[in-house]
Amino acid sequence: MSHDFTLGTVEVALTPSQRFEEYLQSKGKRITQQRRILVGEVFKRHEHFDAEVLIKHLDAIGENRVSRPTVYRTLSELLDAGLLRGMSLGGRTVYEHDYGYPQHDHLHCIKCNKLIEFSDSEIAELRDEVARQHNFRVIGHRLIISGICTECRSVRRPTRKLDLV
Amino acid sequence: MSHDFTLGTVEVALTPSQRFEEYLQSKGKRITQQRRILVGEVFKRHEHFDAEVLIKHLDAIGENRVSRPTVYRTLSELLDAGLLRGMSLGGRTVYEHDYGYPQHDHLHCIKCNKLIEFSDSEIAELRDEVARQHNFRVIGHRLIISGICTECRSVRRPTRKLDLV
DNA sequence: TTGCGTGCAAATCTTTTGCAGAATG
DNA sequence: CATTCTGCAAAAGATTTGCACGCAA
Repeated sequence: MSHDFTLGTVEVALTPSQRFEEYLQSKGKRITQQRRILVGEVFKRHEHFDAEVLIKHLDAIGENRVSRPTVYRTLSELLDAGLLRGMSLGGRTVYEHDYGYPQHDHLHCIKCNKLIEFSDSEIAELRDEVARQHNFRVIGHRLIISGICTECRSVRRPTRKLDLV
Repeated sequence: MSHDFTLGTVEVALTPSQRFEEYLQSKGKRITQQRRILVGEVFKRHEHFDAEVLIKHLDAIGENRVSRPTVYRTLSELLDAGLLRGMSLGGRTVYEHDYGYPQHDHLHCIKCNKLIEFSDSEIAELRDEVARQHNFRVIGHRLIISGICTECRSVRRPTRKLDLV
């Protein structure tokens, strides 16, 4: 099971964990055991996930030192720290790596729920042009193309949970 | 205070209400008093709204014949009928007119939460091209450019005066 | 009359919060 | 040692569902 990553990476000086510790210190926050565990797990694999998936994963690997509230609290911090990006999808927040990963957008299969990444420089240009016309200061953008992926068009096995884009 | 709509409309043969009734009949569903009230209210003004806003509106106009569950159930039907489009934004679903309204995307101000519509034909072209490359069957897309709108940039937010020293 | 639809209450699901004790700097 | 953090339980916000009765066809 896997996404097809052809996007490469961006050169970064620090590992996500180091970057997070730097962020925490700059905010006068503490480097706790659970924060260390969470950054570590979150950056072990490049996948899209939500809080529930992460919590189940921790449970699966027998990690019981991090509670549900702490997972949520830490995900917020990872967002603030610029390590993760989040998108509201089907009623919950889906996260993905931001730090050390190039800007990209997604194709979302409404059958199997898979998120396929792609990168296209024209989008940012177009975005900036539109923003300029509206005198709008851009912070970022999110483009989700919804439809049906190759596999789901040939095979026959729908599942769904995420729906709204 | 209102949005600036320069997008025009699309010619349609039926009113939203008529289109909804047609949909209901095609599905063997019934045309009830509450469904009639809801399509009517929803299409009276072209605005972005969520379930809560709609419910409050019904309450404001003294309409007490539609319950909360029915509002949610009917919004789903309006989505299925192609009359509304929904987008997951900040934990809740925001709706907008789809029927009789041209395709467009949004600028989302993270300060005042306003959604500004814009239309750019290049986006659909770009979308189709990307989809082609991934052998993906497009159903639609959603592009949200987030940032800060003109008003929120110019208006000095009234903070505590003593801090302005 | 025959169900589909509705309202009500309660349940779900996701995320947040108050608080007392635990851990970090 | 002073705080920040965490876990627990409960709260909150959004949306959904079971069920008995009402209403459209």
